[in-house]
Amino acid sequence: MQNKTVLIADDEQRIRKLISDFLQREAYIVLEADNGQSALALFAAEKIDLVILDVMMPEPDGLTVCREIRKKSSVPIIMLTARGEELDQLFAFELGADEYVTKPFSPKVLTARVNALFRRLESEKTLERSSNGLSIDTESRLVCLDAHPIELSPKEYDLLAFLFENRGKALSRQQILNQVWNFDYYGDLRTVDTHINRLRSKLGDNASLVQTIRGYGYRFEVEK
Amino acid sequence: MQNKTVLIADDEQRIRKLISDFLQREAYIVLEADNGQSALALFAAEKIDLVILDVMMPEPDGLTVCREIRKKSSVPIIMLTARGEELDQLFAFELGADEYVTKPFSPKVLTARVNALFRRLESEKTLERSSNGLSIDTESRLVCLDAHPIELSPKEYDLLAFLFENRGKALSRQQILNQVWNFDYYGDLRTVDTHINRLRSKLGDNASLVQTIRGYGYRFEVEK
DNA sequence: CCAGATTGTCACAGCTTTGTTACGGGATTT
DNA sequence: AAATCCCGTAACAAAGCTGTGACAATCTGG
Repeated sequence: MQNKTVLIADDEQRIRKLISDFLQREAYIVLEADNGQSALALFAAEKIDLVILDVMMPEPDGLTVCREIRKKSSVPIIMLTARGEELDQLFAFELGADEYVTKPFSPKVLTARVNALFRRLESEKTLERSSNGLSIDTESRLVCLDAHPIELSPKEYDLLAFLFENRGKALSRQQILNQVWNFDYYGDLRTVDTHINRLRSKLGDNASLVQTIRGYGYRFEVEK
Repeated sequence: MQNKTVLIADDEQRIRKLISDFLQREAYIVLEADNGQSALALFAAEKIDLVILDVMMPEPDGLTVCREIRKKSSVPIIMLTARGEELDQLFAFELGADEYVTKPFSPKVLTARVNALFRRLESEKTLERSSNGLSIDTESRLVCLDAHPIELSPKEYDLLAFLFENRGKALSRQQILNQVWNFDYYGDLRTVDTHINRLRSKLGDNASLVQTIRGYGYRFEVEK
């Protein structure tokens, strides 16, 4: 995944730095604007993945900026405001803000929200069309890779489905055996290896989707 | 789950009792300190799960205590302050405080925040992040340094996870051997050194995160 | 500043883990 | 019933990991 770019618009330099420091620590790229005007300019000029807007700002205020951005883009927006400005809050949601954080806030909370927001967007995307080119229809037990159907044996299908269901997680051989085979299956752990091998060969160029975790088991990659 | 221990540091006896009563009602174990000095002493002596610090305190003030604790530990910290000391607030977050509550506050609000804080930590348990740019996702067994994944052998992963879990603590070679290797492992203590060496080289510029404690063992630094 | 102790570094051989392939028995399909 | 497919096991090859020992570098106390 590319590093995401976040635009922070707030007139207080300290607040910007505070947020910026925390987000950079999480490997986000951060751009800063100290008023609505330059925020809009930056947004037009750069590829922005998330906007954090202070409601109270000189020139065009945060709500106006939010409205302007929404005219052109559906980029996620987080609004910041002083506590208790309830009116603003409702207004912001109507304008299409995605999150709403009241000052004073802890930067940890904010970064957590940012992360959660991106995770949410990411998972919505994978549901639409599994981002790694793989789609599994559990009803028809049909598997397609880059729009081409691939033929799998029953065990291969179950194994792939289980891996896919838990993609991103490290799975031990024992876990896999317990879930994909009978729970009380009494056999060789290496059986898993063999089936992984068969799966990989059927995945062709995408064999690397199934990663080996030495000394532990396997993991299905979330992205290609 | 064990009962959590909370350390309250405030010079006003009245405030301490107020918070203490409410927290005890929620089955927390509460320790009290009426100045920064004894707060630090208590923190060093006891296993503390949360610290509540008044900014205005005699001897070392709350901010100083916060900084001191952060040098050694990533324990959650809640700061208390009189309303309107915005400067302190930003300062506190930069120092690594997790929450910020302004006086006067209702004890209900505070206990609610305490509960929420623990819940949040509980849910984020699998993804351990530290302020030094390292993240260990125990679910995927993926380790990232400054957002770049790094490849570790099984032993290296286990070792790093153990060090990280106990970051800030000095760990003897024997302790490390007992925990990371089989408990009854019967081998050379120097084996630890070799693996530390390998870890360090994979940490690249961040090798200094693993500090040598001469005549004893190693310690994983809390901050970079 | 020296001697001894402690730690860093490195290479290597043995070992463990994993990839790969083949095969035979059993199940399923035709 | 024959043919085909699927599955688990075993055997071998390849890759990667690990512990050890030797030597260098560093630290510490005298």
